[in-house]
Amino acid sequence: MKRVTILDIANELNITFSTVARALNDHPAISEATKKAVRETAERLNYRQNKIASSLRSGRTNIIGVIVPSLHVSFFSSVVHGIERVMNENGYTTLLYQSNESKKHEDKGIETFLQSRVDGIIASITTETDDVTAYKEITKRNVPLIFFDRKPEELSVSSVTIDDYKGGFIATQHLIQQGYKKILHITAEQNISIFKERLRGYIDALRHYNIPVDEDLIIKGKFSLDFGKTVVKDFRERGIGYDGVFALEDYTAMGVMQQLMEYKIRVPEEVGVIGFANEAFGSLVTPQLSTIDQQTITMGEEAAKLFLELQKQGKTNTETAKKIVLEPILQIRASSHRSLLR
Amino acid sequence: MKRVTILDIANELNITFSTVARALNDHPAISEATKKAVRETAERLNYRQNKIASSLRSGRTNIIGVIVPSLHVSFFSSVVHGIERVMNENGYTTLLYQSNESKKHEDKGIETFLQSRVDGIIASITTETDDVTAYKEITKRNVPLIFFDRKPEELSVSSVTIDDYKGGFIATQHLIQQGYKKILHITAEQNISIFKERLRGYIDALRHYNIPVDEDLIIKGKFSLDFGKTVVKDFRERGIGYDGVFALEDYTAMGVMQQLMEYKIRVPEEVGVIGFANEAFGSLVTPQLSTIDQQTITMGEEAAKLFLELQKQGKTNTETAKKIVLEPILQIRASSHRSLLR
DNA sequence: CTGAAAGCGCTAACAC
DNA sequence: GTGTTAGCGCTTTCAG
Repeated sequence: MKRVTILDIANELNITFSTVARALNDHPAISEATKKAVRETAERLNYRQNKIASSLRSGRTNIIGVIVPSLHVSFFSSVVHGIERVMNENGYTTLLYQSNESKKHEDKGIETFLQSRVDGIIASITTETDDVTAYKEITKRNVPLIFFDRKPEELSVSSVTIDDYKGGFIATQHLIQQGYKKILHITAEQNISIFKERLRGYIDALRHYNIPVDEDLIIKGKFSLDFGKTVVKDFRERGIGYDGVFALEDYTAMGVMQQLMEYKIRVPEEVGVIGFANEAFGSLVTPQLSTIDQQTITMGEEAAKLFLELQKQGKTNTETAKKIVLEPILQIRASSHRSLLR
Repeated sequence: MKRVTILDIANELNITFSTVARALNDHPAISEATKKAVRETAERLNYRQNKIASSLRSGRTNIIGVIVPSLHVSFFSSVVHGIERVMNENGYTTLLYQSNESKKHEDKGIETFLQSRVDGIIASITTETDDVTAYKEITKRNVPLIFFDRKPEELSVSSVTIDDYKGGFIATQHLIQQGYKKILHITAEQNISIFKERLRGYIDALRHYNIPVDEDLIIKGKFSLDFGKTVVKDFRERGIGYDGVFALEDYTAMGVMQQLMEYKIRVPEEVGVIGFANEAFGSLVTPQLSTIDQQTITMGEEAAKLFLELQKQGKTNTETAKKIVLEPILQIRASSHRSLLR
């Protein structure tokens, strides 16, 4: 089956292919009559524009690349939803790449996007990302780059995050207000700013309520459901007591809950647990998991809008790094809701 | 910053750009010395191949488009993982499109992929997909098309599914063997073959164990967590008893469990529940949800391999629709495991 | 309002 | 082993 091009349409109508091109692109200098005729024959011949050719010539692909650690994590797939919504409305296609928390894959994703000449890249870095040369390459080529949630500290580009400090603060404050006195915080071993901010919020909340900060209650590790379990096991073995846990993200918090239940320790009666990110499973488990909502859809939409702005101004982000900070929302559920039980 | 092309490299080295092109593509007729020199200057000049130009000329994009209802559903994101694994290994990039269970979006996804001249499309249809003209357009253009899981009945193209009939059979059989006598089945109102197969498996399992098939126990609806809840509410209102529920997929099963718990009906003691698809949350909830595993990773890998096969043979799928059917795996968890309690 | 012509950056047949 | 040449199907000046 021969591919039909604008030349075929032109021949049908005895006009030139450039007129056809203009008609299809709704160029103002083409008469309605011609446009109509062109559109009709295009339809009849089952014409489909060749985006490749169009992109080669125009230099724009109308594709935006999004790099996320994993789409399994509902936080990321929700943000992607937000991005897609705005992008679709504005005639862009969104290309997704999963780095699987591997720097090697992340680099490959960036490389692929650069070669595919995407019009912009929106990313959230992996936990492995220690140097940012690959990302610098993006800005060097004047390709708009926007980070959301996890961003590297060294790079001055536009980003959308929530106020992670405040998130850490209100999560800890909530536990304190529920009467929990000795609160663990599980954080990441990596140097990712958002996790450090959550930790800072935790510390300041304790201080604010005159609770001594105990370094032994701050656990660093490779966060995951299993790590949450490990922490609970370790503390039992070492015979250290506690009555509250604030984990840097929900899967770790879930691991904590599971291991506590394994030990027949009641949540929230004996130990209160709160996570971070408002993962989809949190409202399905028993007890339901308290968490901090990150306004995922808004986050994605704002990231997309940030890109559109840069695009419109024809600016690259290096000049005007705009940082949008959203409000964290405390999502109180059963796992930390002791007061209701009394 | 000027983009560097193969011409720039050629000028640096005083050779022609076609030699450069061949060197970069590792063409056998180029001397190692030249290749080395080319690669080095390419590196030095920070050259990146323009895939757009390459695709326009060669007619291949090395991109495969994947259309799924939603990446929030871990079944789909797992299959995508499998697809990506095989595709990455074979030098393909995977483009993802979410239809959000909307035929309109699905059509737009197909259109976008066609215009982008992807080398193939792997899809799972929406619950709304009633006619398949859009998909027919794909095969008409000789673009390889492969379905996984949800496929339309009318179209004869390659596909990967599990044996849904058997899945329905063993799920029901399991409930029967656990001693449940009056088993509901929640199925879809839409005409999607895999769901009809699961229903057929349910019916045959009952017959096999000489349990009368009661039409009133087969509920059709728009499956979702909420629909699961609704079903439980309805049965209570109508005062109809039952002691087992087999839902067509896990979210619906979860809704059933939640509403049962709301009514203080114990699972699995009083009512046994089993879902389908082995969603990620199933092992996190209490009680853990029994389900049928669909070998998601394998399913994705097989779909990808099917594409590679078609590609290699230069065939379109219409001639040789190859249907791969995987084995469903019964995943027994607490929600249906009554025998352990005795 | 429409046509003519150039060229985006590469691949691939054909030379030598 | 390397050079020459002709496009892929569009967009986009420049003419008229």
